[in-house]
Amino acid sequence: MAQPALPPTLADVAERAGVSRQTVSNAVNNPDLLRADTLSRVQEAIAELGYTPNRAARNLRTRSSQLIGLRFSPVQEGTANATMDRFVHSLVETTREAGYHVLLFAGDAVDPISGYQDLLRSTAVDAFVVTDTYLGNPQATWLEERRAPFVAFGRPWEHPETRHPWVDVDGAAGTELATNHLLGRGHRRIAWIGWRKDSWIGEDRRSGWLRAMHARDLPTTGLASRVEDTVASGREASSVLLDEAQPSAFVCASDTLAMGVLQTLDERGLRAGRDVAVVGFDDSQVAQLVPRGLTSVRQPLEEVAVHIVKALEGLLTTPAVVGPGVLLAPTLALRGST
Amino acid sequence: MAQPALPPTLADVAERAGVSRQTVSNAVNNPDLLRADTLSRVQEAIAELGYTPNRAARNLRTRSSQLIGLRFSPVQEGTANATMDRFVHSLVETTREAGYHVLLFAGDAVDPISGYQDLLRSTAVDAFVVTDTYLGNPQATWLEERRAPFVAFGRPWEHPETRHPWVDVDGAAGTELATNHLLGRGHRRIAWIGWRKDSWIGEDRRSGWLRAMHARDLPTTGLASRVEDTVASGREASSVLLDEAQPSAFVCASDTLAMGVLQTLDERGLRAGRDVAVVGFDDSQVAQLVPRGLTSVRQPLEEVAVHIVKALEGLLTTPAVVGPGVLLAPTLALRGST
DNA sequence: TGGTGGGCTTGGAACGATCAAGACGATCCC
DNA sequence: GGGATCGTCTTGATCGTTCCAAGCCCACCA
Repeated sequence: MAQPALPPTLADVAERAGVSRQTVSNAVNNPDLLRADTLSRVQEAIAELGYTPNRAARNLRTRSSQLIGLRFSPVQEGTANATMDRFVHSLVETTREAGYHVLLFAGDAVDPISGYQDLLRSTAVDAFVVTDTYLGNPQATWLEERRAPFVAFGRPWEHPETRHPWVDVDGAAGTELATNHLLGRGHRRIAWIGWRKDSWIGEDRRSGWLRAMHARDLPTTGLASRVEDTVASGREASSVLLDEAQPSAFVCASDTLAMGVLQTLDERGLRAGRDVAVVGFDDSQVAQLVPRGLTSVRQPLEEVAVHIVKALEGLLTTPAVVGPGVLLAPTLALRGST
Repeated sequence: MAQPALPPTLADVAERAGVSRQTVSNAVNNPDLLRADTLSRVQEAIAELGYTPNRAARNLRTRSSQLIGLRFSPVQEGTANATMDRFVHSLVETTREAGYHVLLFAGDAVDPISGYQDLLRSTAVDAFVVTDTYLGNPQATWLEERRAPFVAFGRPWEHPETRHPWVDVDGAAGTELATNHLLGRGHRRIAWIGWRKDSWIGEDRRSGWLRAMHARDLPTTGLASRVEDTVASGREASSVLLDEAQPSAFVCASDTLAMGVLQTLDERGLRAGRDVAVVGFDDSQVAQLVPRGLTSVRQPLEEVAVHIVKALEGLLTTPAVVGPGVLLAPTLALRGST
């Protein structure tokens, strides 16, 4: 049985075009260096043979792989957290335009470093995108110590003095936007359901609600609840708040929590939007598809990807260029729940 | 400024352990060939230096990259189609156990082949996983002609004679399961909302509903609707069916369509589960989180990934081993809508 | 003692690309 | 006219690994 023919190499093209290997290499990487007629002759040979540079050989020689590593953590069933997935789609698209591909690797839950370490030492990727920078996770620090090139999606909350590039979305601005939207609709008693206090992101989002309320001198005591990020928690918290503080609207730290609120309303025969307003966070598919829709803060993930790739390109030039952190403003997707 | 030190090479380890390069290589790849004391001495040196084989060099020599290519198509906003994402998570996890990584690449919408072609010719990936095998897409045929190793998630509907490995989920069995579930709950007039006739997957899923209904000699005429896969279409179709055929339950080809049904019920003041039963397909986050929940057919994507990786491993041994296609049975996730 | 065989180790070549340096002719300028 | 300069192309070396064939060493046996 015929083996699939080996792909053509630089030398094959060179022979066909009657030039040297290096000239073919230049035709591919530095066309400007060649005389026009030589270039076209080489390009013709390339086309005829269907030549594409062998990645492994190029990687070996240039010590770069054109790959960006991204740790892909397992989905959490029962939540609306699809930020990761939407982000990955944007990232793949953006890296393509920059000539990179995305390498996914699974994180060992116990030792999240190991995946990074292997890829780094085997020079399998040029850089990483680190997404889960919340709550003192060690990746960023670890990578920084090893001078590994990486860009974080998320601020260095705990170590603001660090010098690695990052891109993040202004959560506080998002919840402030949401709260102001509700204020504009006449709501005054607006409750907050967020995450436990040890979450930097949660506290950031909470601060936006606080800021908007305080700007109007509206009371907030008794109107806030901090729970885990599950639908059940959102349901319970909203139930308690409705009984004890009679809010007319809820701003939530996530769509998951907001779905819990919708569940409470459903149980009590209240209509979201008409009787009580609800705003979620992340603009998940759930927010988009639930009957009458859930108004939600939407992160500009496409934009995040663009800035991350820009930062990556800076990192990978020599000498490396490290810009300041980038903070992007989210938008509000309006739907039937407000 | 100190440059990051170059990672240690085989030669460094060899020198340190007082053996030759080849012996170190064997220690890594064929430990059985070494005498116990030599092996442990080499392993010690590897540990001390923190050596990891350079992937590019290994790839160049062995003509393999330990990478699996997967085309990652953009999300469709406004639908509940998250199958792809759940599948990717499973695939990353499973490939890791087999020593592979997943390379994501963006498809050119106009020319879906181009992405495959570049990666294939540059020997950047060892094999592909092809996911969108519906409706006569050319990838599978194209790859097969070029003898590119790949495994398809999805049956070769149009060319059942093809010999490439595939893994799929039995959609008909899923809708049959859903319909029988409804029959067991006493429903007799069960409607179908599916996709247009040119979708093989859609017709397959429809056939499961038909089969279950015919097995009980129940009528199906007037109870089926074929529309586009959008919430609005599901809403309209269910509205028309309710008026004209008075079904007590709906089986849908997707969660997206099912959400349309829920919307119709919401508008008419009907309660899903109590007044009219609804079953979706894909067990998306939306199905899990919508108030009272949406019963939905769940694809065993973890299992799909396992079989795909198994097939890949067969393909990548020499000589290649091609097993028969694998058809997996879905399950039913029961929730408040039935 | 010397030949034989098997287990373990060795150095050289190869994978296919890029880097560094040099060759060659034509051009320019004094 | 001679030397420097430029544009263009070529040659040899190199990246770090694995493959290959040969070499070493020691035990075994005649």
